[in-house]
Amino acid sequence: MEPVVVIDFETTGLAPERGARATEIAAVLVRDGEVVDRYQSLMNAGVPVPPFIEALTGITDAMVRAAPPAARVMREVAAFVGDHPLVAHNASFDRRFWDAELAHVRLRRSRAQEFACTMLVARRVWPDAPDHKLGTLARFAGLPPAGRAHRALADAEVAAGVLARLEQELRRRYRVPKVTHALLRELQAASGGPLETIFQRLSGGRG
DNA sequence: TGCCAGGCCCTCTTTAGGGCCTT
Repeated sequence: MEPVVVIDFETTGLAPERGARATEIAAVLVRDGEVVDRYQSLMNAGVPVPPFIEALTGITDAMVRAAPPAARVMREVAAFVGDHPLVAHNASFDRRFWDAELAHVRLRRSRAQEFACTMLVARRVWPDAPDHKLGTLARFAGLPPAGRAHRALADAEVAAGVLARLEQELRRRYRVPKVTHALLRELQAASGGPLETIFQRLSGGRG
């Protein structure tokens, strides 16, 4: 696959539309299935961290208050990402926070690249996994234990590992010569049915 | 410990409802 960036947000809630803000972001650059560069930072958006979130993530209000301003962090991570295609686990969540936090920064440049979603692809490739939570998929794929779950860098690295396993599985099982970011997006957007059928419909010689 | 929203998926569906997944 071409180089892609896997990102993960920790936030104060689920919905930026209801005022939730990011507390931490990590981005890992993946090349040939390996993480070759990393960006990670807590970020201070000036909102309190709810107790439930402190318990879930271990990110405290004090940690966020001591963190760099969200605007600075978003500028830095946007520069790190550049024009690389983006990947996240349950990408609809991270995509909404990515766009919302960049809107707060008022960066002139709008997001040019699309997100691919490891959760949606995993549902197609591993329909029989116990569930499709990130941690479950990591164990299902035989990935080594990572750092603390629900911290941005650990989760981004795990998602990068799941992405690599998905790529291996697509190549092995369906003899896909080249798994691209665009192919992942086609897979996650294709209507249901067996993956073999989806490939036949998509391919015309690709697989 | 969980609610919020949104997108996807499945089914006892499509004139709908509910589960999953993210924090």
